[in-house]
Amino acid sequence: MGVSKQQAVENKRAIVAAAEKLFRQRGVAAVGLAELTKAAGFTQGGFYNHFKSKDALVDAVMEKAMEEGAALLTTGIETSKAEAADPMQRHIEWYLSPEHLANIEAGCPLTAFAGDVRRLGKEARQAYASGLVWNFDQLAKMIDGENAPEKRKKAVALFSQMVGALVLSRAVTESDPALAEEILKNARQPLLQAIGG
Amino acid sequence: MGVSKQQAVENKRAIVAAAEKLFRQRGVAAVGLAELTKAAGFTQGGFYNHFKSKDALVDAVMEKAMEEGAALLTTGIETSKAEAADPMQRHIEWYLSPEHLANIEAGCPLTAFAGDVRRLGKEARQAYASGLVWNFDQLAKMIDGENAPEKRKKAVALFSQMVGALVLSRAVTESDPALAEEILKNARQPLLQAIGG
DNA sequence: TGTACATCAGTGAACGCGCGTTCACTGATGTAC
DNA sequence: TGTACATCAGTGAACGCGCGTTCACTGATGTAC
Repeated sequence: MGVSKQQAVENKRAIVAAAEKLFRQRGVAAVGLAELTKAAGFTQGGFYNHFKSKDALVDAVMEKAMEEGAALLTTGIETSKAEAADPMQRHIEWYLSPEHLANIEAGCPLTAFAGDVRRLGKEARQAYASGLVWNFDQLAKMIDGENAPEKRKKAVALFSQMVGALVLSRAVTESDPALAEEILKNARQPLLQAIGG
Repeated sequence: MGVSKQQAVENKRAIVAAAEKLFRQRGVAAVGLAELTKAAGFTQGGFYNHFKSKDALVDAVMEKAMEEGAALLTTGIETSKAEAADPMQRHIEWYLSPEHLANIEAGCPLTAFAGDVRRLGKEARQAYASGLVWNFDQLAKMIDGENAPEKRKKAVALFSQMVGALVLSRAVTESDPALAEEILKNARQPLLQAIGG
C-alpha cells in the first residue's frame, strides 16, 4: 500500500531472516508462506514481489546462512587471536557447548541444515556443499600437521565428530537431556586432546 | 473386500515396511498416506484399520527401525567373530563405506532419522533415544579401555564421528560426489587408527 | 517549488491441489449351529 | 459336514484444511514537467 524503496528492501531482508529462523527450527517443508510473511510483518500475497517462488527463497536463505556461518568462524578466530587463546580449542568448546546445542536458530548452518539439505533444490544443495568445502579449508589452516593432505584429513575427521555429536545431541535433547549433555561432554574431551597432541 | 486374518497381518507389515523405506528416503512429512498405502498394495481408506493415525505409524516405524539397527550391529559382530576379524574395525569400515552411504533405506537408523527425529512425536523420539543408548552400550563393550567410563567416552566420540561423517557425506553426495567420498575416506582412517592404538 | 501521473510493494480473496481423516458400503473370511 | 450369519479388512468418495501461487486492486512513493 505504498512503501518506500528502502522499506521494500528492508522487508525482503525481514522475510529471509524470519525464514532462516523458522526453517532451522522446524524444517523447510513444515513452514508455510503465510506464517513466514506474517513473521516478517506483512501478508502472504506480497511475498511474490520479492521472490519467484518458495524455492527461490530457500536458495537465498541457504546462501545467507552459509555467509553467517563463515562469519561465525572468522570472527571466532580473530577474537581468539586478540585474547591470545588457541582458536581451534575455542572453536571446539563453543561448537560443543550447551549454548550452541540450544541455539539452532543461529548456530552452525552446516549442522542445522544437515538433515534437510538432501531434499532441497539444486542451488540450495550447492550452496551447502560450497559452505562445507570452505569450512574444511578454514579448519585445515588452523590445524598442526606435516603437510596439507594430512591437515585436510584431520580437519575432515575433526569436523565430522563435531557435527555428529551436535546432531545426535540435538536429536535426543528433548526426550533425554542428560544423554544430550553427555554426548557433548564425551565428544569434547577427545577432540581437545587430539588437537593438543 | 474380504481378506484372511493372516493377509491382514501381512498387509500391516507391508505398510510399516513401505513407510520405513519412504520415510528414510524423503522424510516423514513429505510422504502422504495415499502414496504409502499404494506402495503397500492397497488403498488409502484401509490404513485406519491398522493404525489410529499417521503418528501411530511413525511410532511403529521408528521402533522397527531401531530393532533392525540393533540386529545390524549384533549380526555384524557375530560374523566378525566367525571370521576371526576385529568386530570394531569391520563395523567402522562398513559404516563409512560407499555402500552404506548409498543405502539410506536400510542402513543405520540413527543416522537416517537424525534430521527428522526432533520434529516427530514423543514416542518416536523416545524410541530413537533408547536406540542410541543401546548403540553406545554395545560399542563400549567392543572397545579397549582401562575402565567402563573410559570405554563409554571413547564409544560416544567414535560413534559421533561415524554419524557426522555419514550425515555430511549424504548431505553433499548429489551436488559433490567426490567430496562425499573424500569425507568417508578421511574420517575412516583416523577412526581405524584410534581403535588400533 | 508545485502539480499530475506512473510505479510497484503490499492487500486480501481466490485458485487448484494434496494432505490426514471419516464414512457408508462391499464381500470373502471365520464362526455358530 | 453343510448352511446362515456376523465380522471386519479393504474400497473409494468425501470432508475440512492449509499449502504454494495468482490476481485485481490500493495508495503512498518517486518522477516528470
